[in-house]
Amino acid sequence: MQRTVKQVLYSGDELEMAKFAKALGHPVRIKILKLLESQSCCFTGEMTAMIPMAQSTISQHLKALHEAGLVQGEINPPRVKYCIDRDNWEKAKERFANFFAEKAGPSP
Amino acid sequence: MQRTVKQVLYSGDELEMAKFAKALGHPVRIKILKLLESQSCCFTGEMTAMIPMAQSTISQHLKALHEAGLVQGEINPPRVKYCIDRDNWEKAKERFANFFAEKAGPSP
DNA sequence: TCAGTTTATCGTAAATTTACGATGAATCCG
DNA sequence: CGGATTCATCGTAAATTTACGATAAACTGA
Repeated sequence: MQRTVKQVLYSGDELEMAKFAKALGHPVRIKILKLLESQSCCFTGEMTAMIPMAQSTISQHLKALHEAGLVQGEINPPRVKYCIDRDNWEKAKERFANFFAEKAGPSP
Repeated sequence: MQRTVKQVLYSGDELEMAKFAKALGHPVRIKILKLLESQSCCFTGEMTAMIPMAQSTISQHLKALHEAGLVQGEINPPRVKYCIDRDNWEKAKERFANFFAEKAGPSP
């Protein structure tokens, strides 16, 4: 998509913030994370039961959350137990907190 | 894109979180917001000078941030001065803080 | 009034996202 | 060894996003 030579350079912070934010940028994924948060862990099947979407779609969203690092899956045959990835959860929490911690005063 | 009758229902919280997150889901928009945050306000021209992207693209990203409510623009002919929308900024800050404020213990 | 400046919008192309159903892989249980 | 269960992946279609250049709109100042 980049058609010119000029390239925008992003810091690691910016890229990581965007990565986390992008993963949070769909209401279903928010719902999934809230579910995982509220009951610590969850099998995929429980989610598909609670969210009226095709199982493949839920799986796709879980993959997105996993790739962003917000979620980890533990295979527990024949099921898979998903949990919040606490390390990255904390990291994301801090990133967002820092980001929103305004240094500037009110808008002039 | 929805092809079945079943509809997933989202709470206002979930939709708003997703809306804010989606707006933050691109590194350029993070960069723009950091810019606005650091110097309280900014003319569009200053951004296009600092970010090597087409002016139309920057404008497009500003529109996205505006539509998400994170940014407000004040016409100051012939320029437009953009600022963080402090009200929604606070709202987003709280939403994210609450979201990441885990109630559950560590992953089993 | 007319040229200049600044920004938004239009038109467009390529990439990505989002949804679905169908199929495949892994693992249990009988 | 099957059949059943659970989840991921594939293939696909429609929508959305992201980028660009070109153009339009709004206002200034000469």
